[in-house]
Amino acid sequence: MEFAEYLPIWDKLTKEQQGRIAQVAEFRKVKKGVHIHDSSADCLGLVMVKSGQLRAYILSEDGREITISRLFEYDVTLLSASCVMPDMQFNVMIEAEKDSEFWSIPACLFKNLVDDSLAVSNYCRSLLTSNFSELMWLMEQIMWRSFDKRLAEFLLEEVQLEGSPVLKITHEKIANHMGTAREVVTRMLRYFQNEGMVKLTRGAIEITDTKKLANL
Amino acid sequence: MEFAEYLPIWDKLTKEQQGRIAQVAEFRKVKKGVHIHDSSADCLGLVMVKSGQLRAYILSEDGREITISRLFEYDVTLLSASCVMPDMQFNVMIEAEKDSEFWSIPACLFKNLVDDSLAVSNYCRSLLTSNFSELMWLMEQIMWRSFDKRLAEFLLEEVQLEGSPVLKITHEKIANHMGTAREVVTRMLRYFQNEGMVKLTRGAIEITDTKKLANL
DNA sequence: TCCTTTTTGTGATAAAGTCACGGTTTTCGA
DNA sequence: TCGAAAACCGTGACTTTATCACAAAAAGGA
Repeated sequence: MEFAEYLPIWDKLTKEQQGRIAQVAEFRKVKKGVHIHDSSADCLGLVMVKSGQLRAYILSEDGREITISRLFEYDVTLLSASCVMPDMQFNVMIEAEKDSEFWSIPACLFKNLVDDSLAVSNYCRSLLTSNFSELMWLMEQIMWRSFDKRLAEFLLEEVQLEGSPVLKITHEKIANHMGTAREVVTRMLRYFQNEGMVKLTRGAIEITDTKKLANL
Repeated sequence: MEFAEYLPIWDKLTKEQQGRIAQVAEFRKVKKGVHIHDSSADCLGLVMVKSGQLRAYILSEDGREITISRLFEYDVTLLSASCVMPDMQFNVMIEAEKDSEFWSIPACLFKNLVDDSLAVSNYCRSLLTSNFSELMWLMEQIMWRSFDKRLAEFLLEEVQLEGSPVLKITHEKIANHMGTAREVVTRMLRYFQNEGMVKLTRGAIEITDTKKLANL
């Protein structure tokens, strides 16, 4: 199975379990911007990312968003399996931030595995724990860090990710990622520009003074 | 074992496992206000509440707090075991909101059980999942509900819990619970009072118009 | 009683979010 | 290739929430 290396516990499954997974696992390629999961509608189950970049986010009634988790190559998530977790009472959406490839294992099958296999159960625990921990971290950020610091951190992260100081991203996308309003992002970026830390053009942000940004 | 009925998976353990737990489980009675767990110092492990009420909260560097989970009779939590979960990188504190009684099972022992027993592992998963779900819910509240609504909801919850429309609680405690500043609570309560929904006295809040509060 | 601690009140200011626009650039189809 | 529509950004006015500084009132203990 090609995806075996993407599923850390593959080796701990029986041949029969491996076979069952192999039969139903689904591979998909999606373009940037495609909306691949909505917990109330399509329930993907477990997702393994082969390439690209996904983001899991929640949505408010009036359409505001905030990213709760970003997924990269080799990442595995169960956020897309909330439909079979009776204890999970919230709506997570997942979309592609870049052209991406991933496998999914239907939730119902995975649920059976979890109930039967200690290795799988422990693995799920570790996935959940790290989701929980990340969410906790996000919570602390939101509660106790001022917006300028959060935005600066985000920009620097993006520079790392993209490997370039010129970020092709709109203010609105940033706002949706961070759970705030577009105007707030615009104004703060404008402030950063006045301070000489970035240079703004339509659809792009060039980071010109990394150190000064990092000092926030 | 007296606590057997407080640990849902007791029956699924072997006699030997039960014995090990029974030997090391610790029973404690604490007074209201007592600080029973600090993830960087005393690590309690798994906690089962026999009576009373506990709260788990996080702390910012400058001393602000927010409650992330409340625990009542028959509740079990692993938040107090973060010390042995390598994936958990945050500090949770637990304190008694009322005089309380609880058992604790040291984290290290429980960790072994989890690694050995499918039942225990699955049980932990369900605990984690529900913590995660609650945290998600809290996040949505913080992000997308205005403070008046959140405060109203809190007051009504308290009335339910206490079984009385007169709440003995200070503005500061409410602020710490909700993750905001004391003045903010004071002002909003004052507004509620002007609208005839509550009556304020030192150290107490009387809810006088439940319906109007619920309408928010 | 008097002194200390706890609790609450409040004005001034700052930060962040909301609302309502308007202007520019880009895109896309006729 | 032209024009309309969509996407993106800028900004002023206002509201909500948080912060800071200080003070008054109530409770409690020596």
